[in-house]
Amino acid sequence: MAETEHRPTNFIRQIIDKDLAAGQHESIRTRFPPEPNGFLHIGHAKSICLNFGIAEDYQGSCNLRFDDTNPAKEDITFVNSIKEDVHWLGFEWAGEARYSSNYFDQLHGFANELIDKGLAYVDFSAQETMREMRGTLTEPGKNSPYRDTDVATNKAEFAKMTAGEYPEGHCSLRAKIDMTSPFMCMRDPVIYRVKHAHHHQTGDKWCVYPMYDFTHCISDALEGITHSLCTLEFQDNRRLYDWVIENISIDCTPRQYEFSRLNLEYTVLSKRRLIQLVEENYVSGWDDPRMPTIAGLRRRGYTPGSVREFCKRIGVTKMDNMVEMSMLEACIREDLNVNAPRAMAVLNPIKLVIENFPEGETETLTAPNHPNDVSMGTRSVSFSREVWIEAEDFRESANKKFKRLVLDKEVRLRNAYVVKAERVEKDADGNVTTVFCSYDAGTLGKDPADGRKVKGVIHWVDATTAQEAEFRLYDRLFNVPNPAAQEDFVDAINPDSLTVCKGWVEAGLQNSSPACGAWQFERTGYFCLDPDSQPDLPVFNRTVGLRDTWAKIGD
RNA sequence: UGGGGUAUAGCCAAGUUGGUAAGGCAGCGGGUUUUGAUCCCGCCAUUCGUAGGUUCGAGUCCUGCUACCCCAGCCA
Repeated sequence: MAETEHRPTNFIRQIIDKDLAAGQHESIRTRFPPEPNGFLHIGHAKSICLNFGIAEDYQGSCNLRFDDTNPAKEDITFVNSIKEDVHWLGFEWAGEARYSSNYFDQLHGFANELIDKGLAYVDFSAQETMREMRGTLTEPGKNSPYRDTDVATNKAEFAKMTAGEYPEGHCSLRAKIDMTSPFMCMRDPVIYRVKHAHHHQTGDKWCVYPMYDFTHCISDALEGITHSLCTLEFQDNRRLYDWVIENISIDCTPRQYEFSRLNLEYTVLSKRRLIQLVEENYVSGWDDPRMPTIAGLRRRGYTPGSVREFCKRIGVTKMDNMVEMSMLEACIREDLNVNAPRAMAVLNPIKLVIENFPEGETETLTAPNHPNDVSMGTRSVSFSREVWIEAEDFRESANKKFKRLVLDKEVRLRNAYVVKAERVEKDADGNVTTVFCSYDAGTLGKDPADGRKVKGVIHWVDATTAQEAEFRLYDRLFNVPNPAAQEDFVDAINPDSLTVCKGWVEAGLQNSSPACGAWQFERTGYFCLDPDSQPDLPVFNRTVGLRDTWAKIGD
């Protein structure tokens, strides 16, 4: 799609501009560092666009690094999905994908260096005790009795930890910093813990694993990252990040900068909650079209360009934010409006019988694939005595605001003739099932010869050739703007977030596969084919509806 | 007075040697239209959390308040 032209400007790019002007770097290197413990979501897309976008614009590079220091929560299926999603968004990482676990040997060496310098010690305190001695937000912590263990003993104990001689939770390696620091993360943080777990990359080689704060800064330094971008909740951690870099022998000083994470109305973007939605079957999976995951958006019909454009429009700042869903929807509509070929589909059909059209005959009409773009060509659409129309496009009586088919009134069938409703047939419940009408044969491609004005236009599908189809219509997953603020967010799940209906589409539609992956079903919205489709029953997901001022007016 | 952050329209967000409030989304008018779509035109902050101060002049500088977010995992 045509993304907005100018480079984004934000405080991080301004910092980079200054650093470059000051000659601090030869080139810029960033990294996108997901933990492979879930699928990527739109919030990650913001980070991806930021990191890879900066690398592109500054002719630098961006690494993909899996922050895999907690084997208990991680899995190879997540690393695969993450690679796929980053590629889908249109980005290419520098070289091979990296893993924090690539650096376990070096990390272990740096841990020993800290021990040698008297800056780390093995603590055998119970976790409970450790927590109590850490103090509180307003009270300083107390030193552990193990804090002054001599270097030789610490070396030996860390070696025993590493050798698997201690069970999980029995001890940990702590950095010796300051138990009275106002930064909780500086009160002798644990940097290595015992974990007898199989790791998806390193197998059973290790039974001690480094903690995030110790790993991330070193990994950045080892990769020569110049600007390490993360979200706001790591602002305090920056002090520890810098402390580690300053206290080990490494000749690279990456700098961490924090930006605010994305919050989107009517959905949740925390890994914990998304995992719960999947595991407790509130949705069909990580790629459920209602999910804010990249996989979900993809299946829903969002294009990579529309997601990138969204990330550009929301910007990058340090302000807490809650972005309206309309911002995202505007991006996909803007893309699909110019790129999606038009077609006709009837989602809630009733029959329209054109009584003065010869029985058994079929006429082939020509319809443009895009009203504003002749280069998209035309297609043939069959027309016969019986067609399907939308139930909501007919009323027995209505005021002038209703610009559709009304008994004794005329309306234009899109790309076809003007018809006039004559009478109806109803079922036992009184619902109209068939409308009988007459058509004006002289109105194909032109207005009525006598100058009559016909305001309304409705879409239709020829009943003799129509392809039956299933339509999945999505609504917001939650009933409240900020479900995360709820006592229990699942209570706010919208029970009507998915509506399935069966109707008709133009014959052969599912074989036309447009480049953008989507069609606009005129007057109803943008749709894409779902993988659940069968040859005899295509399934269409409604990505987003058209802007609908009529719906706002109501009636 | 634990510490770290952030406050510009309904939402996102420009604004950086102080010079008289960009843009987008949403909304509201009007025009075009065989999609109540698109497209086009117009409107939408005398005011920047708040109270003072400095200044010819303050969203930008100073001081005091207030609100909200983050931190007490051997998670990231």
